[in-house]
Amino acid sequence: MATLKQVAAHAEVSVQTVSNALNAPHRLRPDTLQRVTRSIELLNYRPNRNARSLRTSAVELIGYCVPSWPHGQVHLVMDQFLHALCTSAESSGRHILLFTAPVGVEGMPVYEDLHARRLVDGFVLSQTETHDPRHAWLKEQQIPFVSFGRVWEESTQPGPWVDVDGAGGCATAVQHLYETGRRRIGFLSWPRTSGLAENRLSGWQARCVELGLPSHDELAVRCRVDTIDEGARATAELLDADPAIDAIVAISDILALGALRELGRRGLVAGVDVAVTGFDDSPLASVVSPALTSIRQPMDEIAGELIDILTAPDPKGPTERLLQPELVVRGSSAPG
Amino acid sequence: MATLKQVAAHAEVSVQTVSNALNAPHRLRPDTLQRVTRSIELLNYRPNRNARSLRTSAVELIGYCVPSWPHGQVHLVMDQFLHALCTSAESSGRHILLFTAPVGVEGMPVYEDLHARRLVDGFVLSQTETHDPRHAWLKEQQIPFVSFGRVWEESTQPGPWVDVDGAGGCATAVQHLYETGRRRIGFLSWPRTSGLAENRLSGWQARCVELGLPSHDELAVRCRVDTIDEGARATAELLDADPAIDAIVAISDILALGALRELGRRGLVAGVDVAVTGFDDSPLASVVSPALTSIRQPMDEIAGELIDILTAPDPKGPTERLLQPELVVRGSSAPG
DNA sequence: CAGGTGGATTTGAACGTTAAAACGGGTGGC
DNA sequence: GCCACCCGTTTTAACGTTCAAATCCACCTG
Repeated sequence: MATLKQVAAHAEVSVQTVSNALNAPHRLRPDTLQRVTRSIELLNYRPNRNARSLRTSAVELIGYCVPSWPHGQVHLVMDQFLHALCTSAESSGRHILLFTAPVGVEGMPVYEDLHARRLVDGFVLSQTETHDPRHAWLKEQQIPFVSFGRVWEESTQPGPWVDVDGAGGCATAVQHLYETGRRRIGFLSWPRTSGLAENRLSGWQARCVELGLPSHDELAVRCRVDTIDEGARATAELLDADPAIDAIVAISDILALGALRELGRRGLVAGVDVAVTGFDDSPLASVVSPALTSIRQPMDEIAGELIDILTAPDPKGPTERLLQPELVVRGSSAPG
Repeated sequence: MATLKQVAAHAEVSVQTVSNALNAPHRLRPDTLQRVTRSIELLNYRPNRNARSLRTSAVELIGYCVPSWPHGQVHLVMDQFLHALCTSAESSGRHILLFTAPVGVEGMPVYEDLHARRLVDGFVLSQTETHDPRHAWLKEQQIPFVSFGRVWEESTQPGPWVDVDGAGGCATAVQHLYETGRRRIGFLSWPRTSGLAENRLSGWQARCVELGLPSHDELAVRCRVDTIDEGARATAELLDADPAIDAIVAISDILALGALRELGRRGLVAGVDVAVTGFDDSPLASVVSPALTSIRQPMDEIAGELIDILTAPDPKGPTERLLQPELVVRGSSAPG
């Protein structure tokens, strides 16, 4: 494996000149640059990342904790997110390093260790929980990070974040349902302890109020876990309490799938009798029948912003970005 | 951030002694070891991985190419796999580095580059395709790797691999269905070009033959893609051709989900009228209703073997391991 | 007591790179 | 003709670690 020294010998220049050819080519005279470049190609030279990192003390690696899920829960868009994150990182010459850690503050020693041993420059957090303790901890330790998702604290959130406007997304869904003739729209949510869920619910409620549609408490059912069964159960509860419901906005694709199942069980046609929308536009949304209308999070954009913020030389620009999701309309809300 | 030198000064020993305290503690006199250890803890010293890697030329990082999926297809167990892989890697002091690359031989320069720049020691391949060209290429370049999944070539497979006995798994499913009274078992497969699919199908066929059950061509339907819709369509085809079918072995959970849907549409009760089994025991399997009997791949074991083989000092042990999957019986094949 | 033995520790060098300073030759100003 | 300056290049010195060889020292042996 060729080293700088060998390239330098071959091109008959000093080692530093070869280094400059790669890192600051404008400093070389054009003919020297060309000679060095030729030698580099001839010897198939690749800079040794470890040596470089040792010298510059920057590893160009970003840590990401691979989430472990409670039994029975799926993260249907994790592969999309990871792919987008990788791609973004690569476009700035960086890579993603995976690791596992206990959830919450228990896992922080792992983060600290990875940073202290210089395995990573910083972290991308996701699966941000309400009152997630990681953010404050990392900020305290001055370890660079950026979060996908807000902490939902009353006070200011520690550290930079990127998030999707869940409230706006749900409002858009309500608007779409209204425009296609729906007038009694239920909402399938998660427990009240989830800031994410409360935010999305608030979007549903606000738009219902704006449009003069009912949005009382009985129209919003909370599911204990994010499973198809719970979605079906909650849908049953919703329909039992109010048979006039003609649309359901679900906070996740999984719950929406449960809604579809329950509708089918009752002999109701999804998209005709009752419209249904999900959230995340997971791959499943487009392969069930009727295909599921869903709110798509712009993964590429999210990943791009995350990497941008994390790798910005100094946090001069805005470090809080709220992105707009996109409603993908399919058969479950617009038959024909 | 403390360095070896600072610890050495604090403990009043040489730098090398501190290094030995960490890498070869048996070489130190107990009292010295204790003194050094105390200093290490006091200064909260963590070895700099880059310096270590530079010296030893081993980065303890394993590359994994994050797969990008054709539209509409999900990898429901990817997060399980990644989590298991991370955990295994970590238990040997290593980590997983993610990257993206074009599929097939087009992506090989990316692999080579990562290795040449010493970002990774080697690779774990997955999503192995029939006649996957990556294996031979990496072997040729003498880049360490191990594959999850076989290449399904006629000749010997280049390089070490770990795989799950899909044929055995399907045979077990057939056996289970037979023992619960089923006598006419269909099979939902993928295109004939998939070695993986042919292998699983062969297991179904072989066991059917052994048990004296029918296994003619009409009982095995090939789906073009791995979607719920295709699974439903194929199930319809199966039932139309042979209404006496009382069980369906599907090559994936997604296809099995399609089968469940089609059965429901026809007013048949899954698990009673027709038993259904899937493959992968994805999180969805346990949250649909009836819950899906499925063939579970032992992810932790797979990941363990992969890392074992890849990090073995020299390939003296066996480098081809076929693991047995486990049938997880649920309501879709055993009501009550 | 000289000479050997072996365990514990130190010394010196190297891994491959880059930052910073030094160098040398030309240019232009005064 | 002297100095200041700039440009392209080289020299020097690190970054933090580990390997290999050297040294030290206490103990044993004949």
